[in-house]
Amino acid sequence: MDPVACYCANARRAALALTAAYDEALARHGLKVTQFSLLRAVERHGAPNLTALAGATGLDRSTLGRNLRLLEAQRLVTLSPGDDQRDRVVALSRAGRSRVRAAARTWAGVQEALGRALGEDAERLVAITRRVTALLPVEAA
Amino acid sequence: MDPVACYCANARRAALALTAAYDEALARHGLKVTQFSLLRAVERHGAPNLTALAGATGLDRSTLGRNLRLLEAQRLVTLSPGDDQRDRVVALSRAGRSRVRAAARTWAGVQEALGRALGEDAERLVAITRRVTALLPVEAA
DNA sequence: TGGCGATGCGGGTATATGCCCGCGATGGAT
DNA sequence: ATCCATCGCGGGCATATACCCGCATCGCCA
Repeated sequence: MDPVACYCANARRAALALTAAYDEALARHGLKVTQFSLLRAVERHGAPNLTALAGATGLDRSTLGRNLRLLEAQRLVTLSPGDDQRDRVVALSRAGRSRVRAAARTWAGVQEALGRALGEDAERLVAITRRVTALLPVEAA
Repeated sequence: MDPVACYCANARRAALALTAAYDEALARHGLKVTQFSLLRAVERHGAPNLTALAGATGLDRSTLGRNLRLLEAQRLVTLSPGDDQRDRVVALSRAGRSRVRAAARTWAGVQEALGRALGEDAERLVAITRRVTALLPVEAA
């Protein structure tokens, strides 16, 4: 049926499909799923600086910086200088927190629907993608 | 451990990690894994036109057009007008075919290493990502 | 056969992503 | 106290991705 079971191509395509689905649902909150995820990451880690947050999210530091500036323009996060003048400390604004709370309800609905549709594969999806993520940076080292 | 088992965020991160790994391996062929996958898709489908290829790959048509123009600049594919003057028919050039053949050996090495590292999860990864991909466009309809 | 809806595509705009380079701030070694 | 290696970051460049709009072409139908 398929001579090309490329792990990467399949993962990319599934990620794009999931992204489109979540994006559509989150659109009424003015957020894309990438932005929602980033806001959640900031909420969880309250990043001391961009490099640390980059490590936590697996994103490139410069990517992170640009994405955060878009959220800053929406007044959802603040980027302030830290004690170390080199750092930029990231934090959710009040508006950011309430936006995340509102969007999280929509997000949970999508999660739930997908979880029902996928059954046991839902947990497997999370387990395997995490395993892949954890495995690969090690390969590079 | 993790209050946020977002299917999308996990899938995106795994896809990025996989992309980085394949990209690094394919770099010596002057290809990114997205380009390699696209060349393979053209080879498989011998696309009648961009819209059909977009449907086959799950990519947006305009994305596909731009990506193909980069490959055209490398003389790896040709974009020629079809009988229907609206169509742009895509085909691999001779250089494209040989580039794909060479890169495919490197690709197979990465596949094999990942398959060994992941064990049974490798097949599950493919099965589940395909299921997700197949499921989601239907949700939208 | 003339016209209009449908189709295929490119380009504009916006976001996401990563690499590399250079600049400025730090901090430890001398 | 000075100086250099290190660290954190922004910006430039390239690619990937998607949406929308407008243009050209087609095909069908009256």
